[in-house]
Amino acid sequence: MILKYMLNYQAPLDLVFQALADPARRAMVERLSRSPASVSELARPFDMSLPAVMQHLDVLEASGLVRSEKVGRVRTCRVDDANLKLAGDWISKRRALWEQRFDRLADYLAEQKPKSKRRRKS
Amino acid sequence: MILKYMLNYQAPLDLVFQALADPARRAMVERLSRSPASVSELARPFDMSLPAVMQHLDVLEASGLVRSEKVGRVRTCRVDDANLKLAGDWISKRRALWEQRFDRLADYLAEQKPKSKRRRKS
DNA sequence: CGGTTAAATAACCTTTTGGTTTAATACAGT
DNA sequence: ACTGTATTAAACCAAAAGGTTATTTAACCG
Repeated sequence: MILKYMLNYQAPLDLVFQALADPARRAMVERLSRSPASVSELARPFDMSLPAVMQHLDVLEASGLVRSEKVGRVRTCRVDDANLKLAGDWISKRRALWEQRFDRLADYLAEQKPKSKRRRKS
Repeated sequence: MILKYMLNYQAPLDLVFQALADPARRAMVERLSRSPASVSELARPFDMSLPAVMQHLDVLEASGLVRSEKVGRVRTCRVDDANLKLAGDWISKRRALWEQRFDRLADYLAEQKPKSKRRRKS
C-alpha cells in the first residue's frame, strides 16, 4: 500500500541541499541571513525575471530554509535556522566520523612505530 | 572574451550541495566516511544498476567530495574532507550571521526593557 | 588461451529544473 | 472608481538529472 503523500516525498535533507545547490538561492539565503526582505527587494540584485525569483523562493520555502508571511500586498521573507542546522549537523557528523578514522589510524601507527624503531636499533 | 573552461563552470559549492542533495549519494558518503570501498562494494546496498551507481560516483568526484584511484581492475573510493568542510563552513557562516541578528535584537530589547520596567514600578 | 569479475561506455528515455513571457490578482493611494 | 505596485499564476521551453539496458574493455585466475 502506497500512500499518496509518499509519492513525491523527499527527505528534508534532500530538499535543503537541493535548495543550497543553486548560487542564486544561496545568495538569497545570504541576503536573508542579514535581515528579512520583501520579494522584490530580494529580486533586485538578480538579472532574472520576477517569476524566476519566485520559483527559487518556492524551493527555499519547500526546503524549510526560508519562511515568509504576506501582509497587505508585500510578502516578507526570513531565514529559518532549523533546517540550516539540520544540514550543518549532517555534515559535521560525516566529518567527525572521517576524522575518527584518522585517529584510529594514528593510534595504530603509534603502536607499530615503537616496535619498528626497536627493531632497527637491535 | 570567454574562456572555454568558463562555459560550464560551476562553483565548488554548487557541486558539493548538488552532490549531497541525493539520498543515494549521501548514503555513499556515509559509507565512505567509515572506510574506503570499491565501486561494487559501494553499489551492493543499492537497488540500482551499476552504471547508475557509477554516475552518482562521477557526481561525487566532480564535487570533490570523493576521490578514487584504480589499481588493477578495482577502483577504490574514499572521502575527501576538504570540500565537505567547505560546505560546512558556508552553513556555519550563515548561521552565525543569523544568530548575530538575534543578539543585536536582544541587546536592543535589553536596552528598552529596563525603561519599561521602571515605568511600571513608578 | 578462456572464462569470470570489475568497471566503463554508449545510447536512450522520462522527469525535474530553471528559466522565459504573458496575463491575472489584490491591495494602496489619490 | 482609477492607477500604479507587488506579487502570483499559466503556459511553455531547453537543458540537466537520474535512471535503464546492452555492449566493451581490462585484469585476474587456472
